[in-house]
Amino acid sequence: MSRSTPTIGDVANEVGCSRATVSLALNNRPGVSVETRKRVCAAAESLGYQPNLIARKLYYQKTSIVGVLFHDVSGPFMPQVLRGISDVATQSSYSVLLSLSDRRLKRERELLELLEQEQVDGIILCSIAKLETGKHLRDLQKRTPLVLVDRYLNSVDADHVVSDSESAAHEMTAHMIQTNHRRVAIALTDEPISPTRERIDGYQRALGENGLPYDTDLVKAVPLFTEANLRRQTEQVTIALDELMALDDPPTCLLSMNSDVTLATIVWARARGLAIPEDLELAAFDQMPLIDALGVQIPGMVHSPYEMGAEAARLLFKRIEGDTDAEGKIRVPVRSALHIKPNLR
Amino acid sequence: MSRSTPTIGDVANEVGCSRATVSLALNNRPGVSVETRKRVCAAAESLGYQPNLIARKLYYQKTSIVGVLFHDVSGPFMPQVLRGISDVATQSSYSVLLSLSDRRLKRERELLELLEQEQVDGIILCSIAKLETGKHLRDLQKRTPLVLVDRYLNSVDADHVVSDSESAAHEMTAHMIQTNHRRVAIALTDEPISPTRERIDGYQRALGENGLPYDTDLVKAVPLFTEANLRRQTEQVTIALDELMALDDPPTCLLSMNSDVTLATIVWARARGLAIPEDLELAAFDQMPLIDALGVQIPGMVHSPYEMGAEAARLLFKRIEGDTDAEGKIRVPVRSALHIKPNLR
DNA sequence: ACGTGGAATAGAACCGTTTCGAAACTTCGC
DNA sequence: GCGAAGTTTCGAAACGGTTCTATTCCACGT
Repeated sequence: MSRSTPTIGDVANEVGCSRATVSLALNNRPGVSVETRKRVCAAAESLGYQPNLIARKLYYQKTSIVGVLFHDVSGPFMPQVLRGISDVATQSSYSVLLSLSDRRLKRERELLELLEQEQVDGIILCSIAKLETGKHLRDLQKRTPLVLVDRYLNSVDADHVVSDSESAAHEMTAHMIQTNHRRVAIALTDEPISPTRERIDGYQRALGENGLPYDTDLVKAVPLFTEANLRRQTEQVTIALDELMALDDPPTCLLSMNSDVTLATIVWARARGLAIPEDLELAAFDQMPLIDALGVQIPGMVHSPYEMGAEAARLLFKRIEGDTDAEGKIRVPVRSALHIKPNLR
Repeated sequence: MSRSTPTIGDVANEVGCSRATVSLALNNRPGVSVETRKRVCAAAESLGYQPNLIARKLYYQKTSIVGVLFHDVSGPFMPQVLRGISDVATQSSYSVLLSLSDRRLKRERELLELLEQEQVDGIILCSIAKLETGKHLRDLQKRTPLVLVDRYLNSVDADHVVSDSESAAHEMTAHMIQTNHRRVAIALTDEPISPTRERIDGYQRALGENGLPYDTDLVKAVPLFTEANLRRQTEQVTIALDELMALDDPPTCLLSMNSDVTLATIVWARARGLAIPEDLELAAFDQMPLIDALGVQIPGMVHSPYEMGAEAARLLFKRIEGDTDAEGKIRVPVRSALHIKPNLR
């Protein structure tokens, strides 16, 4: 007839003492005789007592849970971010409540509200904040410690951990110019998110430093790839690339936004009979580790998603502990892998 | 000096009624006059009241949280499983508490205990249970609804959702034999996990049906790839493949365990100057979607990880709701993509 | 006019834990 | 042998919600 799970009261009955004493004993607090402490521990053991964390959370007004919101965790990047977060959380005795918004704004809002109601101690938003009006985020920030990963908003002064996209774009562009390219095209998301803005900045800076003009014909907006619309999005990349090559003075070099666009470009080049890098040099803002193993490589920059996740978690925990001095705008450096020779066959 | 977050008591004070009435009103329970209900809602709104789910959980002895434990969420497979779980959980108003064990048994145990203490309503274990002695899992199962994904244990009669690996192996082997292969090699994990056992079973069945002998020289154990030891593991695959080809009667065909081994095999074949499929036909137990886009394809079987995650969650929620009749051993069919021609350049 | 029934509200208990203040018991010195 | 000081234990309150039961109040029928 034993109840589902024994409570601290059951242990107290067993030992013949009060619940207060049991609590003190099990938490190694002073003020309990060694004799009693032993009896309590023995009883707890024999009953298979497990503390109910929910009750504890209620009393302490602290859940030791972080809410983590992703659009999705596919691809080479996001799983690493998640691992970074998870590892640091585990080290710091936090649990991770994970939500996937699937890029749907409505769900995103609902999930954020739910996380708040779950009384999470803080929230990490990965690649979110696209359509969040800023106000929404600002309100949330007042109530809960918040760290953005991968993107930030100009309109909200929020903590964030991002790749140093400006430097990355600058380095790639400068490298291309140094290897005698004069017409460097760049493919960017059509969304006005922070990495996109930074990449344009870095690109422009490198052009300016080398006395080259900023030609908007060479800046192409391409869509973000979603599982549902792969075909249409590949199509749009194809169109953009065809337009680039149809220019009077076509580019000799393309900086690709992400691995989806890189793949689409390789496929497109094959279909058009163009050789990479002979006809068009290609470099990527993020390298594709999985492809590496195949021996297929593209020069580009490599990010540190694991570190970004870990840094985000570390920052969040500092904020939760009340540290208001910690630097809240973290830029994780991006490593160059521009020396790599593309190897497509 | 408003307190951090308003409670139901604050709302009650504002309206001038009891906390009981506020609770009834906000939860749309009968027994509250329309007049009062309106006043309560208005007060809750103006105070920015958000219910504290922790308190509710404590009373109901139900958290509406599922614990989900992965080794890791990288690669093409696990993220989809997670999405399936997450989507169904969201639909059913459950939250997901995610833990990553990083393939460390000690951490796995700790995390499981933590999940229990967090009072999760049920647990989904993905690819776990390798070294779990069975007893451990059997105990856990008594206390909490539990669903395994991707693997099961013969020694524990636990609910699980797995790919139909036996059929997959049978279909692949039979297909190879039908296309005139007589020496079909198979690379499998060295761990005695259920998909491995099933694959051997399916492989043997197909051989038997076609009157071919089961030659253990053709069955090669290769290690699971972990991020830390890629080089050594690739090396071991290389050795195993060299051994295969050094046989008096070498195989003309290899069934590859997973995408890591498939990649390693491709790299190995290149290094040895062997053409695929001319010198060695290659087929994979799981296709690599990411590589697809590159135009690099290998015939094989395609799994439904999203469906597996979704099924696991659906099953778990049924169990949580007390449904003991539901079928607990779910085999998700595997689709053939054996007609695909390998395209490696 | 008075009991009756129904609706609206209030009060108290409960969920499992921690902590505060008080009470009980021990030990010691004088 | 008794007060002081220290140790050990206990009861009660708190955390924020829900629900059960009791109470109040009003309208209605007889």
